[in-house]
Amino acid sequence: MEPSLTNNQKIVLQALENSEQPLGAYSILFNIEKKGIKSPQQVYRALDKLIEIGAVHKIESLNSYIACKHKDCKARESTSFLICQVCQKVYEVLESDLSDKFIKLSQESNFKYSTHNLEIFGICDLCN
Amino acid sequence: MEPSLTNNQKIVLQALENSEQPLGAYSILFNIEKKGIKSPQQVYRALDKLIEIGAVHKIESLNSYIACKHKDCKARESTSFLICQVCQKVYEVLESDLSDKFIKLSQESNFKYSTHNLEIFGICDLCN
DNA sequence: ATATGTTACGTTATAATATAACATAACAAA
DNA sequence: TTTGTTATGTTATATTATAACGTAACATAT
Repeated sequence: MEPSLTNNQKIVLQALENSEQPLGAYSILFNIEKKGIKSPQQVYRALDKLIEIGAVHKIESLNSYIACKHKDCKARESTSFLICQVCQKVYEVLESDLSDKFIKLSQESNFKYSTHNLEIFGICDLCN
Repeated sequence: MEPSLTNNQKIVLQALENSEQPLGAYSILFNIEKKGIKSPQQVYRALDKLIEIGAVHKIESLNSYIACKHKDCKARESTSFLICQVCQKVYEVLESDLSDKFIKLSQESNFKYSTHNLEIFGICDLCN
């Protein structure tokens, strides 16, 4: 069943959904101060939960966060993104054979694959 | 020709080379204070340069840094790692066909590939 | 209904990571 | 020997993230 979000979690999620670009935690905070969110903790706690349920992903190389556009996202742990260096938009890639590829790649080093994070940088369709 | 390193750069690089695990910038600083390095700036500046020439890579999801073991590393920009969740060691993957794979993957979204960062988490041979 | 456990919340403080800004030094090339 | 470039040292500050504490809300089991 669907996990029901708390008020703070909804507010943080909406802030991310309304943004074209990934947002940093403090940028989120600034956006939602008018809604009564006053401290980084509240944002980070909401983010933690949202990430846990797959509703939000973190872009590690940007220290920022995006709302996941996929209903019931599988990517709780493994994530793959295309990041446009012009407009900063992030597109999530859902390719099941990517994990397969990485599992094989790992095996070649006798490494037991668990999860991955892939960030591809370049120029998106719209900016090209 | 080989880029000759400055004293500070050598000190920072050695600290990373002497470590089995990736080190954060402040951890590096702590390690080399006895050698006269006194401020984060000095560490970050050295890191910037070392990364630029490919002698050091940043592990984004750990906010930390490793010395590259490959002579004249091609991975100035694109990097791929296996990160052991048990011993924290990082193994760099050099698979030329990875970039090809990512280029193709990008093309499917009309995205023009430029660089990538891949971080695979799991358990390494030694810890398995 | 009430005790108990769990999860969320609010708040203050602080840790950890990274950069800005400014003055100076070292050094190569014109 | 001036000029440009790169590196340095230093102080201050920005940015990102967590610790720690007390309280509130709420479910559920007695």
